[in-house]
Amino acid sequence: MSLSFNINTAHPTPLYHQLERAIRFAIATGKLSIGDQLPTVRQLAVDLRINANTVAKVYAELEREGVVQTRRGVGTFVKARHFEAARAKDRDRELRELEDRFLAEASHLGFSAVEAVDHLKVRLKKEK
Amino acid sequence: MSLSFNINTAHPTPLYHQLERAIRFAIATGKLSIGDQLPTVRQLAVDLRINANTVAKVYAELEREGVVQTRRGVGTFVKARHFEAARAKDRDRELRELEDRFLAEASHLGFSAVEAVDHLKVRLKKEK
DNA sequence: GTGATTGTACTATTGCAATAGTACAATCAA
DNA sequence: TTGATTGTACTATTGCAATAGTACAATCAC
Repeated sequence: MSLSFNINTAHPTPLYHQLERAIRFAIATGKLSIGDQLPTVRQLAVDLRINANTVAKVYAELEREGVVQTRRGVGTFVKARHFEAARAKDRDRELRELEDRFLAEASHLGFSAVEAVDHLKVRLKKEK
Repeated sequence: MSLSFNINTAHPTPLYHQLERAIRFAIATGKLSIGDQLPTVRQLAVDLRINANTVAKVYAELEREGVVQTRRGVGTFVKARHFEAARAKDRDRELRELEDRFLAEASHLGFSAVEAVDHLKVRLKKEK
């Protein structure tokens, strides 16, 4: 696995914000551990097919907030920190956004929120 | 309650997109029912402290997609779903795909399917 | 019919996201 | 020391989001 970071250039949310969230998540969910090196600015830009400046902007912001530590000429690394507190909150916030998107799209198909959730519940029971 | 729609001008996501999702969400969760009138373009702009053109853009887009119906000089209303005509099988298949994606992404965040659905259920109850 | 209300349609402007390109600085291996 | 790698720092450009302002069109109450 090569840390895809799942960003979407078609989505109206700014790329820098999508990427920042994706990286925070990778850390929060343990895909990236303390001390791990992130892809280089240039490499990640190539992988995600976005501009290197956008990646650099994200790394700089995460550095500013103490999430990562960059060593010029060496690379960018996940900084040792107390994520445990922020972890649950971040995951919850992300889950909520997933839920909102799911409900909005289900509504677009003509399903109410209750209908969609019930449908999901039934599926889980059947497939258990 | 006056349909606050919870948008955030500080958030990098475009306002038009936040508002569109908020309205879809209000419909999906039953805060807005079929036939209900939405705030007028100008009124909502005042309430949310955003530009009327931004609101108009969202209403126009929702109109284009059949979510609301606007009657010039009268107002904008939640439209009776035109999806009902769509074949139940297609809708069901689409819903399943949405569900699969939702569960996959939730699991990616470290939530089990049951946890995600339970979380959703609780949210719907609280926000009703 | 009149006037108020509501949605629609423009123009113009500002600011930021994203891109492209280039150059420079720090680190490390050989 | 040299060269490759990595992050940093610029300039310039394009496109869209958002705003401000104005004018017009359709509907309804009176």
